[in-house]
Amino acid sequence: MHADSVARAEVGHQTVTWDRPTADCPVEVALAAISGRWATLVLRDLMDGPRSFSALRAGLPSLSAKVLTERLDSLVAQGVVSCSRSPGFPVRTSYALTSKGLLLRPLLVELYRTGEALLSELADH
Amino acid sequence: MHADSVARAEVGHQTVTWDRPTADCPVEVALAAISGRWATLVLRDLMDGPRSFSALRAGLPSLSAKVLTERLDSLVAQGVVSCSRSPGFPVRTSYALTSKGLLLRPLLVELYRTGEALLSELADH
DNA sequence: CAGGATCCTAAAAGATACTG
DNA sequence: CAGTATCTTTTAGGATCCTG
Repeated sequence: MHADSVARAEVGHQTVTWDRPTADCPVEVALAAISGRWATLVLRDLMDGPRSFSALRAGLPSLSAKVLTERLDSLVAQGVVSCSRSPGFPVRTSYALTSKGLLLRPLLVELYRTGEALLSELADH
Repeated sequence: MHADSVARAEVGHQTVTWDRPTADCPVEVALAAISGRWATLVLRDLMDGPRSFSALRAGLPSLSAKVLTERLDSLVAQGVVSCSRSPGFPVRTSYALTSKGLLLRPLLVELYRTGEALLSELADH
């Protein structure tokens, strides 16, 4: 559906007739992974390798435990991040990108690239 | 700053020490343009060429005038969309992408591409 | 250590009615 | 036509305290 969207954007055709974001639209799917405050930062940290809950918190001091949990739960639910907990006590967790999660890297790079371009482009004309 | 972020993600280095999304971070800048419900859909429509307020509404039936106005105001404020109003009555508007706005096209394409990849990737492993 | 449980505030979205 | 104004609902985010 949004397939046609982009095709439309690229080619100029117009064949679709849908009117709202749906969960099955690729654009919405990708957006879901990077949306929410701190999401891109958490992902960036995980791009470097597995991280524990505390390590992630340490890297993002102003992020509360609750929000980090929400973000991670969401990423895990989307299958882009996996979580393993060590047995024993105290518990240790290790969050890591899954193969799906690695697919997000080019998007993050493009996000950065586009942001830079926007910043260097003089306002309008 | 997020420059180092992506560098970090790409190279594995770690040199930055910031903890929250800031307005001057390229990633946040790019994200601002595509965030908000309907934002990508409005942008997609504009990728085909200038559109009037009503034309945009017609394309996105379940989007209220209020939200469309908010979205457009935001895009105009960010300098990615421009608005011109015809003199006389009844007023006619024409929203169009600026040169900055066109910079978003590759991002939208990448967003779509990544979403597709996520959808076709089997969950985890 | 790694969260869960609550409560609260704020921002975003939606519905409806109205105006220049 | 192209919005504005208002109000209500929904959702996200944050603060604090508590637990396996």
